Amino acid sequence: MTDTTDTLTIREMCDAFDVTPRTLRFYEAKELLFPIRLGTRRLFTRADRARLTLILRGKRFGFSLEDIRQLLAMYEPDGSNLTQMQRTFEIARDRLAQMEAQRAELDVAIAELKTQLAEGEKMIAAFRAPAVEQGRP
Amino acid sequence: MTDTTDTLTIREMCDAFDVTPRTLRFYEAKELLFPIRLGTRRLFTRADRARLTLILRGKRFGFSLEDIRQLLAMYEPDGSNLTQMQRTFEIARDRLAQMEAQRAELDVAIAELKTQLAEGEKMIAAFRAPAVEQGRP
DNA sequence: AGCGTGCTTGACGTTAACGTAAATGTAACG
DNA sequence: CGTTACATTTACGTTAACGTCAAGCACGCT
Repeated sequence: MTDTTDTLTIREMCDAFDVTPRTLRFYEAKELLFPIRLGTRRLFTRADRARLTLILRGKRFGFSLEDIRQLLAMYEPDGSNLTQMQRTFEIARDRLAQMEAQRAELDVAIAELKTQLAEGEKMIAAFRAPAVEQGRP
Repeated sequence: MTDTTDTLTIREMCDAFDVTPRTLRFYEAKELLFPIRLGTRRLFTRADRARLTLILRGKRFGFSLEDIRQLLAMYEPDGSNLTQMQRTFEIARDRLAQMEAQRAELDVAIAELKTQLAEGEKMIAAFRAPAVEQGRP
């Protein structure tokens, strides 16, 4: 039977999540992960895998590791602390607002850049055309 | 008559563009600006103002200072070098592609985060409700 | 001369999220 | 027991775009 120890070595964990060992140790140092130790080696439990999933998702959302650490910390107490969960949502909503603002800025920048490019194309076309006033032999 | 020297001191330049002296010196060190010197002091010419305008615009577009330096450098030769201008547009188009990709990712992240929030609200509502199975006295 | 103000040049500090290298350990294989 | 193959800790390096002193000119005014 396949070794269903339910814990992964650092290498297995890295392969499973496509991160480097340095990253996992870093996350542990930052108190984002808490692998158990077998002697000196780390063993990542199911809980660690769940946390890492959340961490990577948080990163995609653009949260900083420190934000993520705080959010994860709030899920631990007992899972039913209303005010803490609401705080969690506050943070998430703030982040959402930031992201939407960022999107708005990005839209503006994209639009501007597009018009700049369009104007530029005209200039190039003008330069490339053998100068209207010269044609007509 | 107002002193129409047409050159600005570093302070005037800072006030005009809302940047710090450090920033202007930094840009000069990075060869993005080339103020003339009156003794030891810097004097920013009209050309510097034009360049700074472009620099700040570039930053809004998300270009790095190094990108901007290269772009600015290409405008200098004589202003009619076709291949260099095309290179400029290449860079701009690449950046545009990056920005649109970023926007797409942001859209996904926003959508995800929104659903997470929505689900979370449900959970909170569930917790807040005095447990359905308990009612009905 | 002395003072205040503004400008100058270094040069080190900052932040985030790891990368990278060095020295050491240890577990298993043959 | 020696080698191979990972693991571990420690600690300095990296990148971008400035911030933040520190020490010292340079000018005009009094």
